Amino acid sequence: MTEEDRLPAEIALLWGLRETPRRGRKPALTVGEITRAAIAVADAEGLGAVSMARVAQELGNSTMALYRHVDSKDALLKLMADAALDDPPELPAHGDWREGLTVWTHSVLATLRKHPWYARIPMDGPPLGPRNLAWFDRALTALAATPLREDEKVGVVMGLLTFVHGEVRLTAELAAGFQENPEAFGRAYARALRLVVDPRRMPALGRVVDAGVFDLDNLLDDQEVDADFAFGLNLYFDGVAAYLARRGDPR
Amino acid sequence: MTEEDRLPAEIALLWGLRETPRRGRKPALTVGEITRAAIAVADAEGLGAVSMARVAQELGNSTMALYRHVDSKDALLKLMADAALDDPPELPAHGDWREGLTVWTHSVLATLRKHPWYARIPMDGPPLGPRNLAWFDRALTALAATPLREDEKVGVVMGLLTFVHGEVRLTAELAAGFQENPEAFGRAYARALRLVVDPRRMPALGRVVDAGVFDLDNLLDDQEVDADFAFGLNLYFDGVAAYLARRGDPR
DNA sequence: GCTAAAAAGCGTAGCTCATACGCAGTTACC
DNA sequence: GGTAACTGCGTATGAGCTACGCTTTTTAGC
Repeated sequence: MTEEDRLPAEIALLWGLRETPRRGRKPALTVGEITRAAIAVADAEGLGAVSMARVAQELGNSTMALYRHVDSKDALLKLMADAALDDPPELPAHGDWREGLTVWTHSVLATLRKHPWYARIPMDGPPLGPRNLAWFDRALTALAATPLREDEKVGVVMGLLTFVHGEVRLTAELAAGFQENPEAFGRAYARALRLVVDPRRMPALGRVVDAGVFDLDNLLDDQEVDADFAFGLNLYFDGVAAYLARRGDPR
Repeated sequence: MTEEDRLPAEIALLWGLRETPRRGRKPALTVGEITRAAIAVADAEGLGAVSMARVAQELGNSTMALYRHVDSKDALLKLMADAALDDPPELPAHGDWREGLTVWTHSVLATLRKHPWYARIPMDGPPLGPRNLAWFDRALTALAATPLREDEKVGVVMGLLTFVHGEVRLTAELAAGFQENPEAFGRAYARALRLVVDPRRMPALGRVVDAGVFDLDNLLDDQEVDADFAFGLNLYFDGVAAYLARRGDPR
């Protein structure tokens, strides 16, 4: 009858479209609660701490009770990957595409930074969850006034997403590594490089080391990381701008 | 005496610098063999199939024997992440930075495509393995003739790496998803989107769907993926070029 | 050669996980 | 009241990592 017939069960779950049971014991748990609890555990202790047992404990239920609402742990992870997103940001009313995408990108970054485990969830299909699609739509909106073809817009957004996801994954993992072994990120790194890098074999790297690029107390300094990201992001946007200019209509 | 005193045990292992034992039973296994066997398993059956038991079996040894050579599974993964790399490519002799980085990037991509599990290995510190540093050096070499500051070169290379890693991780995961559920990548995706996307709520996405961007038999078509990557990569390079031009010396 | 130290190989066992299965308790409809 | 549908949960299985300690092998030093 409704749309759910045509959609895989998993996606129906994402959209909250499964039919509500009319008989039987009332559920003490909902998919939403389970998902939220799992997200809370992941936020607090990392994705590694998310086990079915742990989530059930958080909810005061038994492990197996969860399986009545969620097919498997993988399915739970997918639900988390949609539920962890907030609503996408409003774009500046009269801004150009660059302004819009800048706002958008920093919102993505901020959201994912709140959930550092996000980028570790395997993405085994194109996006279908409501939040994911809403974000996708918003990015495309930023490019709407642009003379790009529709598939080019998709390409630009996908490239951007790839970049942001890569960035988040990298910094999240490095931050985790930093927590358990801070020395590796300080001057100890520069020292180790000086021991190990033979300037004859790796002259370019040798010059960088000599220039003192790595002689910081903490390579993961927040400002440093943000600045690096902004640098890369601007390169990408400049590239889009150049492409638009080449296309003849640099709006 | 030697350098190994100053380096963490793990890194010494990477560089093959641990002292060879003079007494005792001769090792039937070497770290290299273990690492290679683990890589072979990961290449053939994915990172999920790499367990200490599986690798030991591959080598005709018992599970626990591996622990004499490798501290933990995590340590083994780190060894794999260096050993899986080939030597970096020769750069075109008289090419400019863009040519050099293009060759470099496609080599990275080709290498990582041979080991799709690569991007799933957690990176918990800055690169220190010999191969990783060699690749790093090679990318910096491509930028050597450029007027960029040393830290800017590092920024450009890191941004590029982030992008490539993100790309490889995404396509590897999607390819895995495709294998177990091919329908989700064909026209079924466009169909599901049409059911779920309300054009009033997501107009930009609606236009993309209407334009037929997703009406392909396989969104993961190799040529399509490569073309998308090349598109994003060129955007990034254009950005670097624009930055150089702004700096006044567009070599 | 002999002995003892050093090092490798391995069996056992403990722990955590995901999850299949089946039963018991609960509720809405007939 | 009966029954079908549905939830919650206990048990059990199998896989995985790895601490620990015993056995086996090899070599340095006498």
